[in-house]
Amino acid sequence: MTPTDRRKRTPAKINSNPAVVTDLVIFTVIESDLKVLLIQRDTPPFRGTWALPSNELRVRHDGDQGEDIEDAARRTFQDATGLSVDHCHMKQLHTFGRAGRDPRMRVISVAWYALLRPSLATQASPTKEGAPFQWFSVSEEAPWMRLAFDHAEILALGAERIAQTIEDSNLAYTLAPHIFTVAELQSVYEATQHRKWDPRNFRRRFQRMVDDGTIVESPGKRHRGKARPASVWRFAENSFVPTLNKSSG
Amino acid sequence: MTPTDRRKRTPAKINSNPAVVTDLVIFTVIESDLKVLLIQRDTPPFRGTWALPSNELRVRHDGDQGEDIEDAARRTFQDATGLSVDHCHMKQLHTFGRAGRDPRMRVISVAWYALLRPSLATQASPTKEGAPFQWFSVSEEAPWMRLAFDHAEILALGAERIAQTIEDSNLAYTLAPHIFTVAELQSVYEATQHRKWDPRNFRRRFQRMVDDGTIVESPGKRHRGKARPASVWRFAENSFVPTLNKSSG
DNA sequence: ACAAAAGTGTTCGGGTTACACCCATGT
DNA sequence: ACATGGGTGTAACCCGAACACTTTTGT
Repeated sequence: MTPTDRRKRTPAKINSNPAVVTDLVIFTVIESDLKVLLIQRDTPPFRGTWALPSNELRVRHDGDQGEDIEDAARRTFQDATGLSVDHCHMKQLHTFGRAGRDPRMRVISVAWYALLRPSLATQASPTKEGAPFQWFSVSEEAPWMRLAFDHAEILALGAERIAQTIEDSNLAYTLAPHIFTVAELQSVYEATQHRKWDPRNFRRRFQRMVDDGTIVESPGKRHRGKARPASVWRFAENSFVPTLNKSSG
Repeated sequence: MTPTDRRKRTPAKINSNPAVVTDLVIFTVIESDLKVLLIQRDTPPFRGTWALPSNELRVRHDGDQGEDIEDAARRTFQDATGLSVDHCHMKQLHTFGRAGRDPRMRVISVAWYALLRPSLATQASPTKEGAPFQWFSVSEEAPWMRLAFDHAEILALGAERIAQTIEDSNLAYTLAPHIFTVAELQSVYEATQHRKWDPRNFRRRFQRMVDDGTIVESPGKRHRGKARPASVWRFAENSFVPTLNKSSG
């Protein structure tokens, strides 16, 4: 904390502070495929290219100092999806601050990732009228090779992080339907972890979550085609985790 | 990225951007104890209290845009220790941006942790003449209950993160003497992980690092008091890892 | 001889991997 | 009967946890 003598070091110039934005990597799993929400830019620079949802941090220098950085992330989420951040897991990813990452001016981006249930994802739509948006497949690299700014780098880090997160937590519930079969949950793990699971090995992991009460069986069966019906399950509410947190999980 | 229309949203006001600083949690291990480098503030607010080393990000709005955020962290490290960041591991921790965390103005802090070999740590001294600094024990909570700003929170997160990092990587080499005994390396693990290791279990882990070439035996023996001499070891240079990186390890 | 620290082995439980076949249903 | 997807068991290996005694040296 050394802005003590800012006036001395930075020769009194209007706005010698950087802009601060929150960029969001909003993930969901649709049709066994990891998707990310992108919005098409309608202003330069990078007009017409796809970008992560983003907002500038609101700052006041009078009275209160504006919004917490977490609130800016929440707001960005709401602007991008039209949804409340409740029951959606969101966590800080990394802060990107390379000089020149925005050609217009100095911008520091605090990037977050969010995990959105598919049932909500299909309802998502930016609050800004007419903003073109789309869920892109993360594994088909085509579009995100050319994202605006350094967003491809941010997305890549998010995709890496989510794999680890799903591996060491129960957070898959944030990407699963409320009611699901074992195979459906397996496909969530496979999509987020960028790998295949053996069905027997996956069921052992699944069974552990049943044993410790994370997952409970749900009444009824799921019929698919002319095949044996599958049991259905749901996550126990008490296994849910705070929406926004900073722990290292 | 939406500073497109900043002028519309924030009623044209001088400096409506937040200040951005880099705060460093610089760790070392001295006498089997995890230490953190703190500097006593000589200006308000929190004049006289201990704080993490910090610097404001250098921003220009003409030509180049100033320094990368990583460079600001490096510079903060150099100012705080007088040392180059080479052979010292440094990684981004978290970005803290609560409104009001600095009473003077809106400040966003990008926090990093750094791991410094004890041999260098004892030579460390802020480049700023006469700045009071000290290595504080992290486990004796006394001082850091009253750190400036939210630095206690930052330090706590750093201490949590380092435990995990040492657990899943070879990064202990950044906190070990160049030449060390098994017991000495064990004490590095114990200090950083806030727990005790059984000597036999630790040696098994140690042996794995020997087997995969991370650690190699060093000629000679270490004599301590009237006891059996210990073999000495060193980390193989090729097990070193880039100084500054963003991967999730 | 004794004090001091170095060094050593085994058992158990749990997790991960790899791997191939039978079951229940609809048509 | 057959096609479809649901469901299952075992062996090998690695890892972490718990636990107590012998060895080598200096004095």
